Amino acid sequence: MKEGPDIAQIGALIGDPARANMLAALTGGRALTATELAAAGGITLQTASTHLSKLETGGLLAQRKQGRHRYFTLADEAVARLIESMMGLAASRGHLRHQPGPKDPALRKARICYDHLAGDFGVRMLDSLVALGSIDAIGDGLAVTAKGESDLQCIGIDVSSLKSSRRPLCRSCLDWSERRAHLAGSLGKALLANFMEKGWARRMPESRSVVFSPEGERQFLRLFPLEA
Amino acid sequence: MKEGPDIAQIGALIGDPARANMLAALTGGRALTATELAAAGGITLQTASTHLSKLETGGLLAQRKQGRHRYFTLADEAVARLIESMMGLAASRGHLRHQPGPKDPALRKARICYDHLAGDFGVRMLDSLVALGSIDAIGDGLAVTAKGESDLQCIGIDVSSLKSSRRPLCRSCLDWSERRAHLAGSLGKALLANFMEKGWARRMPESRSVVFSPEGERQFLRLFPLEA
DNA sequence: AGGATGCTTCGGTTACGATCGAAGTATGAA
DNA sequence: TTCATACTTCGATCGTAACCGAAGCATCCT
Repeated sequence: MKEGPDIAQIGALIGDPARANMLAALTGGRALTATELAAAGGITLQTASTHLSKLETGGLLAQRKQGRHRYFTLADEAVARLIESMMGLAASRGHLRHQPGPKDPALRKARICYDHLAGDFGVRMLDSLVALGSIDAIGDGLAVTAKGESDLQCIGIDVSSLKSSRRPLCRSCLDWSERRAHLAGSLGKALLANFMEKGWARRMPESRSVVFSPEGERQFLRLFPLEA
Repeated sequence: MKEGPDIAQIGALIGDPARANMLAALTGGRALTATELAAAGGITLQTASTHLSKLETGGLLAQRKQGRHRYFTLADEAVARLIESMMGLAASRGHLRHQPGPKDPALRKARICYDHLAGDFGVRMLDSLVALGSIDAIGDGLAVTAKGESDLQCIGIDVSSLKSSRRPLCRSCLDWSERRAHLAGSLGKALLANFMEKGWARRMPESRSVVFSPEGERQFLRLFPLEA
């Protein structure tokens, strides 16, 4: 009966609340130090250290030393996707750590998901790109159309250069707050980076939420209308 | 820092070896009794009973009573996908329960993945359908073409009736042995069912492997050539 | 009715791992 | 060099949950 890979090891790694909180914090995409992750997990530095080494030997985390700091990130996008999909499942089963509170709205509106935009704004952007004919949606799959390629060029994104990377250009990622898909992949990353370069949006420290400037929000809503 | 859904609960449920083995056994798609699952988990019936009730209240399993038996299945396809994607991640990180042994080949060649065909044959079938122009592949997404709809009709599969179901017609599912995609969704299920009806293939008891009859294998290879 | 099978609940044991205090190592700053 | 910061390792405690034996229900068969 012992066939195939052992999912229990990975499950157990994610199954500890402290570790789960650290992983969730890393879904924010930035590299975090052991001390920051200890705070995220609500534990002391010593305990966090042992957790982090377990996560790393388990292949879920990558680290790089920089001076006397040690920065941790999720090992790769596959891990990020797993975490997000578990969040989706957990949300649909009602496993919530807290009731939806007054602090939530900012997070539901726009937040970081590993390296791209999620939340209401993320979902709206993808819907709009599909409605505008910039992206073809077939089943779960997404592909940039010829029209989309030129549209994106106008915004300042060179799709052809993104294509050369090994990472998939488009990916749909299920949103746990909206329960609908938003845009991931290298294009999703490039779009968010583009917004931040232009000063339309910026990340809040210590949180996954992304806030748009009044002007940035106007431009965003103009660029991605709800009904094409 | 406590934002979003709690992945630790789900992780912990999957993180116990006995429970993980039971879940993996259910990836085979058939409904299993508590006694069978106890054997799959390598534990006594009493212990299995408590595990199963935890898995059920956690939303990962569904059960239905039938006489004095209690049949368990994975709660829905989302759970099946999560388990499979964890297997993929575990395989890529080298978390194996055993070295690839002589008993493996049958499993790698053709096996059940929830309700559709996986393994070498599953991957080949999807590749072939794409090469033949029966299925369009865009990114991760799959869609049946007009040509595909008539091709499948010839085999004895009515695509239009499948479309009416709420479940997605095509889905790509990552194979942990091949590390490539095979066909899931209602079409994937229908195709496997079709092969079994025709007597081309049958499931082995107590295992996830699917064996083709000599004639069935000939027909399968003819129907799904490698290079179109 | 009596007996067998499938499963659950209870009680008590046991083992594993999460936790932190304290001490040890590495890197940078003064 | 000396001190401070960032982190790891050691050692010991403690809680939780996995586990099984035994007993209790429920369902089916004869």
